[in-house]
Formats: sequence, C-alpha cells, structure tokens
Amino acid sequence: MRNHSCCNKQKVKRGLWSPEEDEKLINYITAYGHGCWSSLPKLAGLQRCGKSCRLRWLNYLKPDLKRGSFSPQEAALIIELQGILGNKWAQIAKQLPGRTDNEVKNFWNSSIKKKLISHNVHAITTSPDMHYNGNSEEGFFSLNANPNWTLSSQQDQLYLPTPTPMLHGFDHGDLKLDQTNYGANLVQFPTPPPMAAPSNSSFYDPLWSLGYQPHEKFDPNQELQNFSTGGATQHYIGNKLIGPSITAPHYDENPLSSMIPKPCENISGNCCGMPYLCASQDLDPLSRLPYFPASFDYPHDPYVPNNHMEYMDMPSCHHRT
DNA sequence: AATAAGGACAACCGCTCTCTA
DNA sequence: TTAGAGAGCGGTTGTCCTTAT
Repeated sequence: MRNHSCCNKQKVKRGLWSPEEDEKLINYITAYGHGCWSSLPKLAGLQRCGKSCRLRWLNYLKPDLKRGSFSPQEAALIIELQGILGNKWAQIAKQLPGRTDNEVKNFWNSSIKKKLISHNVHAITTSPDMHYNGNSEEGFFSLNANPNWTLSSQQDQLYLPTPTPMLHGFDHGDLKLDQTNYGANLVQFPTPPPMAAPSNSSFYDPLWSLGYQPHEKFDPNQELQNFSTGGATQHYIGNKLIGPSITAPHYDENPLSSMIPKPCENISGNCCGMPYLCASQDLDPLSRLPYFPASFDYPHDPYVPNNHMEYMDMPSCHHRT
C-alpha cells in the first residue's frame, strides 16, 4: 500500500487513535497551532502521517466540535441541503456549526439514506416531474418542471426569475443564505391559510418548504387547491393541507442518494398547544422532525410562528398524476 | 449464553484543487 | 508555464457496539 507523500520516510501508525496520541496532538496544536500538517507529527512526537493528524484534529479533537446525535432541526437542514447541493458534505457541514463533513456524511449514509430509500423508492422512480440532464457534476436541474428555477451544481446557486419578498422569512436553522451565496431565498413560507388543528395524525416533510412559490393566492373558499412548489405540489381541501406530491429536485443520478423523505410517518406532540399524534417520535431525529415541546417556538426562525407549520392528515404520499 | 447480523462512526484512500517556486 | 507539495473533499472500508435469534 502506498504511503502519503507526507509520510513516505516515516514508519507511521494506522488505525484508531489512542488517548495518548490524542493528548499529544491536542497539546501540540494548542501550543503551536497545526502549521504544516506534514511536519506536525514529527514535531508533536507522533508516529502518524500528517494527513491522519489533520483528519483526527478536524473531525474529532477540535474544541468547537459538537458531539452527540443530530437534532431534528439539523436532520431537516441536512436533508434540505443535500437535496440542493447533492453530496457536498463540506458545504453542508458549514451550515451546521460544530459538525464536520465526515459526521454529516456518516449521518446521511447510516440514517437518512436508509430511511429515504425505504420510504421513497417508488415515489421517486415513478415521478414524472424530475428533470435532470443526467450529469451530476455539471448539470442543471429544474425544480419540479418549473423552468424558471434552476440550480447550478457548479456554482451552488439557486436562481429565481424575480426577487421574492421575504414576507415570512425562513432561514431554516443555521442556514444563512446570504452567507452561502445562493443569491435567493431558497425557502419561503407563503402567507399561510388559516391552520386547522390536526385531527389525529400529522406529517411533516422538511422538503415541502423547498422552492415554494409565494405568488399563488390561497382562496379559503375553494375546496381543493394546489400550491405548486419547487419540490412538491401542496394540496389543500379548504384550509387544510392534505399533502404534497412527492417530487423533488435532484441532480445525483444515483437513484438511492436522490431520495427525498416522504411524509409518511405519524408524528405527535404538542405544538403551540395543538396536540398531534406520533407513531414513532421516540425513534430518531428524522421521525421527530416536527416535534417540539409545548410552547416552544420554532427555534431557528423567530419570524415563523409554529402555527405556520404544515400538517396533513393523509396517511400516504400523493403523487401528481 | 453464544453467535450472527446490522448499525454507527472513525479512519483511510485516492483524487482534485490551490499555491508556490 | 509547469511541476511538486500541501490541503481539502468525497467515497469507501474497518472496527466496535448493539440487537436479534
């Protein structure tokens, strides 16, 4: 096996790091900074290659890293960003303070992807609304057949045809769009219809919020209305959201990695005093995405009260036909 | 209680990009 | 202009732990 150029002449240790090695690395970087990684191991008294030291520091030892499981908000943000950026883990991790690209990637591969695969393979493979030119590296995709919304995977920018006023701004967690140079509001909530309290089950899909077009007016008198979105059409009966069609922007040709979650898990809790049912709230962040304690405003966006969250009562996903 | 299977996550590999001489 | 070194990134593998049988 070939060694890295930085450790060609050294006999390097491999595998898991011992506490003693960690301590040496921490002590050295704390005192002197990492400087040139290739020369660090010798200076720090470590039998490792510089690359290994860098990885260990960045992914595990750095003091500002957040350890522990992902919160529902983090999970939702990862899902959203993966849908937009694809497997750009470093860029996704930048929107999650204290999380590393490796951590996000592992979380995606071990938790989210499996869930999406098991839930969505049919919905995605039969979706008529996915428009993608087949090249994940250079491609553009259009969002749900809306030719005016395109995302360049090279420039990582979403282009909207016209500026859309942020009536109900929503930066979704730590995502600050103006910092990431998207040049557009990726996520917007419309002026919401009067929200009916969920009856006995609710669903939430963080991707519902992607690409929402706020221009369409809601008419509470009309019995069935569709709000087209970037990733889904949201169906209303009266003022109750009954569910999106599951179509989402993707530019990864791997069908397994381009899944989006479908809102097929019953979720319960107490949101702004509105009780709702959950079949699996104790499972993991993904199944608990909409769950917040009572009287708990959505923690990342002071502009979006919880009662703007969207609910549906249908126990299955809806496809545009 | 023993063993197999699966999940989670740390670490490695190889490629690409950037910088500099 | 170009080659080499360092750094960064994404995909993959290996290892340990938990759960199921």
